[in-house]
Amino acid sequence: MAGRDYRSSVRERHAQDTRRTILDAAAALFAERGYARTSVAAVAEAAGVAVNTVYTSVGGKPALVTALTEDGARDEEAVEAARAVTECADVRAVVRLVAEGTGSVQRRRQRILAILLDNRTADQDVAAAADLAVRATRTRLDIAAGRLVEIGGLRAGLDRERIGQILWFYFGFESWRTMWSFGWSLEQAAGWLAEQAESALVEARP
Amino acid sequence: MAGRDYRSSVRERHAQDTRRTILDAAAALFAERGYARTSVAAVAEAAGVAVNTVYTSVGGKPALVTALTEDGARDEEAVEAARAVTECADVRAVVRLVAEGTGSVQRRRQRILAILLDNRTADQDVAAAADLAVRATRTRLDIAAGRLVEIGGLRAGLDRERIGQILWFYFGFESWRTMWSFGWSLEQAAGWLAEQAESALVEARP
Amino acid sequence: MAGRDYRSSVRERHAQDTRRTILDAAAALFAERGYARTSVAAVAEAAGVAVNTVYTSVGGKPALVTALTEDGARDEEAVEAARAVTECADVRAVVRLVAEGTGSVQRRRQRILAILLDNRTADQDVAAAADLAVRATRTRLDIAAGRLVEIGGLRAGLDRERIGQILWFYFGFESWRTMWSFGWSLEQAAGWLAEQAESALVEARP
Amino acid sequence: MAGRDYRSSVRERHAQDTRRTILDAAAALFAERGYARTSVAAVAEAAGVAVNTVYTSVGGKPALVTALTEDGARDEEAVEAARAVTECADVRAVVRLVAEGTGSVQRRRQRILAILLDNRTADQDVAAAADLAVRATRTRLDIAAGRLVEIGGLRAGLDRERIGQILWFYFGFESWRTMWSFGWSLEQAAGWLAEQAESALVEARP
DNA sequence: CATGAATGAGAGTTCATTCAT
DNA sequence: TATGAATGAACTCTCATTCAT
Repeated sequence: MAGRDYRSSVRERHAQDTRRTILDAAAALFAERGYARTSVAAVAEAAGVAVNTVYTSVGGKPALVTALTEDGARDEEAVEAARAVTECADVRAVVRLVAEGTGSVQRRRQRILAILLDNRTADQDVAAAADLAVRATRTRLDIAAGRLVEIGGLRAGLDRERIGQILWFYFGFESWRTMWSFGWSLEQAAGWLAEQAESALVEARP
Repeated sequence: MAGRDYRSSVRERHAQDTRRTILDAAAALFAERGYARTSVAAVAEAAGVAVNTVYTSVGGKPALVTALTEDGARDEEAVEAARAVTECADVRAVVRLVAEGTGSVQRRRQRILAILLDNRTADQDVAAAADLAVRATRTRLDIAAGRLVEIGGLRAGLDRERIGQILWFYFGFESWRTMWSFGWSLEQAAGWLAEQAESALVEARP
Repeated sequence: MAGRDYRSSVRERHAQDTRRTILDAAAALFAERGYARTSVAAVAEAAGVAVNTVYTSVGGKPALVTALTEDGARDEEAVEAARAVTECADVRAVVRLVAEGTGSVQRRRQRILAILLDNRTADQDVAAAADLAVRATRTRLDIAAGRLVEIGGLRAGLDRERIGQILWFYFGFESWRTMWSFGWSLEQAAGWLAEQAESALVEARP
Repeated sequence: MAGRDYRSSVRERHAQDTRRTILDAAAALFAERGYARTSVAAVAEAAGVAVNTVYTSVGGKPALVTALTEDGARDEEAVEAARAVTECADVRAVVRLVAEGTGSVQRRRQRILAILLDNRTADQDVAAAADLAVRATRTRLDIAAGRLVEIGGLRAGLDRERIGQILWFYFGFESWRTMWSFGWSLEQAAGWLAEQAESALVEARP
């Protein structure tokens, strides 16, 4: 059994490489032509492997999306940002944190998020993955909304649900996508969105 | 328009009915299951006609989307709203007009716009139709941006392009979709968006 | 609507022809090469139609077997033979009737029965169709067994179940297949089997 | 036989175990789901080995059947029974011997015979193995038929070929399978079949 | 004008099998 | 010897589309 220890090194590493190549090719094609119009054969060709290697090393077509999604699922930055929010006692600072946190994460996951969002209707699995991503982010924003309520100093008439909606409006997926489509930098976008969100949420200073 | 007057024969009216039924069925299915996962056969069945009738009375699958799009293309309300903007001399009033105009139009065209946007990647024709719709609206917003520059009284550092972007951010397709997703009424949404856009664009009153 | 009456004659007849040709080709190939090793493409080619005409005019691969089976399902001869048995009051005559009835039916359905029996394990639908056929015949034989009990004059120790088994042994599918494999004629086989069954069932004449 | 004696090394014995495990798994799956619907991967999984081990230790998929068949090919009981027949001078005793001999062998080889018979059409190798088995048994029965002719005392009109057919009818594979399907014990079945065969072959006692 | 029948193209997937380790 | 990775070859089936009626 000597040859079966946990570091089958060469072979396993090679397999991981193959998988990576396939995933990259898939992401590129899904982004370029969309999920429905991208065939498994095309992915295989782009990755330079046989069609069925896609099946043996990743799984079917839906599995490609799933695997792509899981790549960045364990997003520690998002978790860290969420924690920072709960430790912050200033309303404006919370909004800035949210802006920077969501912006940074979504900048990084831009490609996969676009794939998920743009191909929701093409496949049930894609739709499920997209919903999952949306829900995760909205949940985090709702938590931030709760924190804002705790801190207080907001404009009148804003309950937690409403704040969550406003946060999603400004820091949700579509908002950031619009920013990137304008060609704004992360800092520029985060700054502008934070400013706008503040004016929507925080009581005007006397 | 000559052929579509009130003297259309019975057969022709019947044909128009068939076409209408098919388009409605298509819209419903595209909205529910997405373009890629909706087969022409399914549309035909939902409309209660033979598969080929879809071809003879509308055209192929892409033609369904095109036809659906043209349904509301001759949007006189949008034209009228655009004209009103050019005759208005008050910055805040212009923003309100834009809010009400875009909101009303997009409320009405909600379904088809969602289909267009959600199925961009599924088909080239859909993508083209979506781009057309986007471009038309952005163009109108850019005209409004020009009018705002003419009137003056805006915050410092805002050029025409930037204003156009901000208007698109607040009154573009995704913004309104987010509003509808929140369940806000047209008035509520238009009011809130206008307020936000004002604070982003207009110099704070002393 | 004149053209849509119940005798769309030409087109429909042509469609029926196509279907028949496909079914015949399928039966021949299934018999020759077996279900598993016969591809739909092969059936299509043998029938001289496009692959997908098989799908539109019959259904999938399992549907081919189902359709083939239903060809002779409405077997009036079997029903008639069963009725004759219930009206017969002589034990030996009943056995003869059963021999002739089953033999004639199975001679005629020889090909499809062989396909069903030989490809049970290849496909679930085939297995289901085979079971159905077996059950139908066994049920008829069990009814005949009941009749024999009613009439009486059988060897000691034979209950209805046992008689049903003996009838199935002599007049079941495998028995007849063995007969055909010997090259015996229907009359020869029916005569011999009846004689054997009699000696197994009927009390020896003093 | 040199390599298979009691001095086989540990490794070799281990290899034999693996092979045995694989063959058992294969037999179980072939019996349960049929040859065509059983994948090599399924066999490997059931045996708890890698797919390729099936290839290295047994051979391809057809080789599984072949190996299974050879398991009981060297059937000394059948040989012995055949010899006993040639030494027996009583017609009825011969029939009994044949009944007991074939029944016992086929009881033991029941599983593999069912696999062979039920999957004839699924694969050429299976068909060949099945034919081989059939031919072997028929040959033995034909020899017994010859012996019966030698002894004499049979019903009029029975030549050697006819007797061979009758023996095959009563003591062939399908006959015994039917017996097992009835749930009859070996003794019960052998007794009944022998009795029937006697009445078919032997001149009635005055 | 609307239809049923038929088609060609292509997709996803499974399978038996081999290679390098 | 046994293995995981990778492959090539089919196969079933769906779909958008056209033809003759």
